[in-house]
Order: sequence, then C-alpha cells, then structure tokens
Amino acid sequence: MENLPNPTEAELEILQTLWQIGPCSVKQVHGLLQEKREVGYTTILKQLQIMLEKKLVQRDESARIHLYQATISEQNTKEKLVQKFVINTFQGSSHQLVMQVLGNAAASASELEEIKKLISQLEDQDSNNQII
Amino acid sequence: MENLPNPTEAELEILQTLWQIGPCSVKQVHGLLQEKREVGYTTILKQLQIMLEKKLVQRDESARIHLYQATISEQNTKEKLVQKFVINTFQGSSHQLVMQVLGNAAASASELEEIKKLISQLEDQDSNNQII
DNA sequence: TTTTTAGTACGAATTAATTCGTACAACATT
DNA sequence: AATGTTGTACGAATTAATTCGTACTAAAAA
Repeated sequence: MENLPNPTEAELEILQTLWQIGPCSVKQVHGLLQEKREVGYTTILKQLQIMLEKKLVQRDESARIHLYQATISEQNTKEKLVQKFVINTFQGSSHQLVMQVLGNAAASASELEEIKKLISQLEDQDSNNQII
Repeated sequence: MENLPNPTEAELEILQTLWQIGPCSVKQVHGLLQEKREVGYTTILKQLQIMLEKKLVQRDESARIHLYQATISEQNTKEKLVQKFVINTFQGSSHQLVMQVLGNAAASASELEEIKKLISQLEDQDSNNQII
C-alpha cells in the first residue's frame, strides 16, 4: 500500500504541523514555523509542492487557497524513522537505544511509571505467547 | 573541549568500525565495509581524509600506511545523535521515543528485565535527589 | 475598469554528502 | 636500475536538500 520515501528533516518539520492542526494552507504552516525560526513564505510553499510530488501530502485545490494534508500517518512515519535511526546508529539494536535514552535523559518519575506499565504489559503478552 | 560536527551517515558507518577494532588502515576499514556493501577503496580513503579535516579522526602518519582512529567517543557521539533525533522526530520528548520503541520492537524478556533494572536504579537516584 | 493584494508556479543558486577516477609517491621485486 | 605493487592526494561529477527570487494569476478593493 504505502511505499513513499522517508521525509527529510525540513519535510518532517512541516509534517509535524500538518499532523498537529490538520489540513491547512501554506500561510498557516508558514505562520507556525515562522514562530520557531526565520523562513521565507515561498520556501514553505516550494517544500509543500515537492512533498506533493513525492506524495507525502495531498492537497485540496477546489478553492483558490490550496489546503494541504499529510498522506502518511504520524505513527507509521515515526516508526520508519526510528527503525532507520536504530540501524544506522545502534546497528539495529533498539534495546541499546532505549538503554541510552533512559540512562541519559533524566526521565521524570511519572514517565518512568508509564514506561514500567508498558513493560508489564509487554511481559504479559510475552508469557501469553509462551503458553500458546 | 569537544565541539565537532556530528558525523554524517557514511561517516558514522566508518566510525563504527574504528570504534570496534581500534586504530586501523584504510585497507582494513574498506575490507570490513566491503563485506556489507559494494564500495570503492578510494571512497573510504577520501572519507577518512574528510573526517580528518573535520577532526572526527586523527591519524598516525609515522609509517607509510597511515593508521586512523576516532577522536570522538562512541558514547558521546551517540548521545548527541540521539538528542538531535529526538528533537527532530519527537519534538524533544525522549520519553515518547522510548514508548515508541518499546511498543514496537518486540524486546526479549531478558532485555525487558535489563530495562526494568535500569529504571529501578533511576528511581532510586530520583528518591535520593528528593531527600537531598 | 483599473489597481492592489494575496495567492501559486517555477527556475535557479547554494550547500553538503557521497562517490570514484586519475595522478603521483614510495617501497619491493626482478 | 627498471618495473610492478601498494599506498596516498586530489579534483571533479553526481545527487539531494534547502532556500528564495521573480513571474504570473485571480480575486478584491478602489
């Protein structure tokens, strides 16, 4: 079904805003990104046009002001990006990545709780699998 | 002390072999990478020369066959790469990254154990910090 | 209807990453 | 000494990402 190129860094930045606020105009995207860094209007426009060619976004041209929206899901995209990153940086060991991040990134107590909860769930699944 | 550019993808691939086997010749690096993918000898040579300019590696020129070694540590480099990745992809939330990876990457029971152990340690540290 | 405004289209410059061919140098072999 | 072998140096092509200026178009305002 889906086999599109991974978004580049600048493309991802744009996708994040599309995911966040849904279909929107160039002006809206530009407005939001402008808050974070200096960037020209036509830069964003051009990026969206390129992303359209790559089918990373689709657009509604029915009105004069085109509305763009992501064609790829946030979840799926990030999964692929993580996968690639893990291969490049940790030679495929996602476990190593997790250890790195946890050891490094002073997680709050509540975040640690959440992670523990997830691990418990995973372990339950595992034991189920083993029984079956 | 250290303020070097992050390694690119191809550079990281080379660094991984330098970290793994220590100081070595172009021929050695090329030999190992060649096992994974087709790549020319002078490509690796040139990369190492570029990396030398960037000070990502240093070399011993005392012999005719130059020996290269990484100037940046594996740990520190990966920390920076992870940090950048988390910012780009998860808007700085490393917690989100961990949840992603764990939810996704069918970790083995022993790996989950290891992660739990680390979390316990972190929690102990946290409570200490609170007491102090 | 003329003019201004607000949008899209498109070409092109810039920069960085990656790759490899060719030239040159030093050492080893005959 | 002549020749071959094995290394380094360096220029340059290619490709992709990023950026933005200029031209054009349609709608709105005067």
